[in-house]
Amino acid sequence: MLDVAALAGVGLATVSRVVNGKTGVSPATAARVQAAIDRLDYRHNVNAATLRRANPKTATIGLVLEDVANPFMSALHRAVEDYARARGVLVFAGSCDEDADRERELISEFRSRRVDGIIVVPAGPDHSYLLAEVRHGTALVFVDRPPRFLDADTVTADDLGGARAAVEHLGRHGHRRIGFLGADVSITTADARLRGYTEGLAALGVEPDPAIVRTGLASIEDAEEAAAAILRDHDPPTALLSAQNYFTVGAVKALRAVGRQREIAVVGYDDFLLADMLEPAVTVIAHDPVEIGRAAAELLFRRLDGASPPREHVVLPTRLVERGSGEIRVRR
Amino acid sequence: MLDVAALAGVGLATVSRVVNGKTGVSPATAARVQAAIDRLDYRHNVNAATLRRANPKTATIGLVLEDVANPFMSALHRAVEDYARARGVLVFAGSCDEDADRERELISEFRSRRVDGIIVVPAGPDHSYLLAEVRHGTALVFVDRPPRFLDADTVTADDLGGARAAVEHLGRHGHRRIGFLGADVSITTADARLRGYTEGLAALGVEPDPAIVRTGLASIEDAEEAAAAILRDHDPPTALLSAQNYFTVGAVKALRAVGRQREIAVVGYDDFLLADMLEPAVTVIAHDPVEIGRAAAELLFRRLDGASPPREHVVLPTRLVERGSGEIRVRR
DNA sequence: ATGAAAGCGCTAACAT
DNA sequence: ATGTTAGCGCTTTCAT
Repeated sequence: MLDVAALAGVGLATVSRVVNGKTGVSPATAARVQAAIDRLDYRHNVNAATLRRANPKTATIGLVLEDVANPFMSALHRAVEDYARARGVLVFAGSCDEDADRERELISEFRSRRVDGIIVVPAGPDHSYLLAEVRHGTALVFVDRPPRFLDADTVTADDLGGARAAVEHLGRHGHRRIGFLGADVSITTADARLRGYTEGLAALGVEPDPAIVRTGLASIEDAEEAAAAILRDHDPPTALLSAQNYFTVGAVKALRAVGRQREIAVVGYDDFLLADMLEPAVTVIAHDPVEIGRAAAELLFRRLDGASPPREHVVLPTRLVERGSGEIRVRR
Repeated sequence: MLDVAALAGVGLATVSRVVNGKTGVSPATAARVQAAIDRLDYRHNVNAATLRRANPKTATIGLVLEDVANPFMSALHRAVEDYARARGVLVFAGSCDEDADRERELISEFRSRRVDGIIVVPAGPDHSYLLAEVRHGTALVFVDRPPRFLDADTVTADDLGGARAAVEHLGRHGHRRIGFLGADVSITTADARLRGYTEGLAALGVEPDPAIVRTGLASIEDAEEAAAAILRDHDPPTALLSAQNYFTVGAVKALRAVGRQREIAVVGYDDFLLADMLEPAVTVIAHDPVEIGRAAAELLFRRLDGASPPREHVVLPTRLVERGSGEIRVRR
């Protein structure tokens, strides 16, 4: 910047004014400065600027996802990016793979880079460690799952209601023996979906049977194995509820492997690309990652813009998308 | 940091030494400093540190993708993240949607944040604007597609060879009239795949027919429409080569819509989740996004670590995955 | 409208 | 082993 000032034959402050688009510079000098900037290929150093600015924003936010490559998460990522981009804000993205340590690590790195705000799909069992950060002024929004031991803005889906609706839907098609495939119940959404499943069964007057309930799954392969095991039960289920996009893929694979995909009903949590192209097409409980991401970004930027409304807990509805696999009737 | 120093009763430099894990601090003082850090919830400001450091690295890289939500791109993203994470480096990610302006804009923002390096899936037609940046010391790697008017490290796949192999494969199953669905040919990979298609046809002694070649596609919907149109040709193709993951989905949809998915062969470029679960399962030219991302990160970090080897142009092989749709024989 | 100078949080000499 | 001080690239008073 000093070089630019020298070349343009002006003071440092004037260059700063031009770079920041401030008023109080004559068009003539502004043009001279701009010419020097172009000629020297000068690039403003936002990090240095932030250091001294009255409003010390870095125009940067951090995004902690379960996995940037998971289609649900990456769709959410894109929604956040679009919202941020419209404000000239850049986003750091990171995956924590349901690992609480990695979550803390990522957020710690974000803090070191002085991000203005953080959107996080939480993995950890305790978020009280973020209290100081919130007090320090970093905006924080939890998505998909609420934080624990911390009050913060959240955007979640009605997991319990969605899972219950799925079970009720299966019940209407005659099913009473319904298997469940879920993630570790330490994950809030996994727990809520399991509870929704249980509630749904209760509404049908059915006791859950641990023999056909599998939790703690983490991959397509896990789910495929679990589904296969459940199907080998001496009293196998007539329907499956899978509580996450990848698990549904695993469940369908397992059913195909034994050629029973047209006999055993499946409802999956999360919609996914090509769900409508499988045979039978897969009925899902859909919640829109784009909508969730947009809502989260909206909350985040509201606080970044200085508003301090009371904590908000947005709960987005889920939607049952009937495609076939969930409408398979029980065999008599 | 000043507060920490005061609370610990030491000098500023000592705190800096502790924070940066440098030697020359007695265990006792180090412990006192650490205690003060914890108590004050002090967080090191990397941006400020970078400003004065001899080696002015921000431990940050930028990643420009076509779309963070595209499965191919997000898998690549994850591979880069994993590599970076092992080095304690954070990654900015951004989507440019094949828009050259957006590419420049993103890279410009990255520069302002003083990223150490940039990995880019290029969209623009001219990358000479990055020359100054490279000379300035920013490491730069192009992925999936080479830059134009700039010499830089690249990691690409053998697009031409892959497309040609696909056509030859279809040829071996009796096909001579093969339709093509591709993106805008201003995109290097799209052009290479089209040329591979043409070369493959030439090897079969066939002239390409513009009536069944569609380029300039950008979405599943585009591809579905284009495929449907091609199928309505007075002399419709007996096989389709789709040159990108989303286009293959569109092609399959179009074939299903007219119930001809078991008559007309399809080979898709890019593998995708569930390709093996469709009926028929989809034969693809696969190139591994994880491998591409890893290779790109490797090149990038080699330069970040100070090595200045000659520019490298890694070309990864593609692999034909036979699943059924590409092995449908021509009807007699 | 413009410039000089102080200072943001930190690191890197140079002291001691 | 530890403290002092200059200065990184910038913004912000405060002058003029």
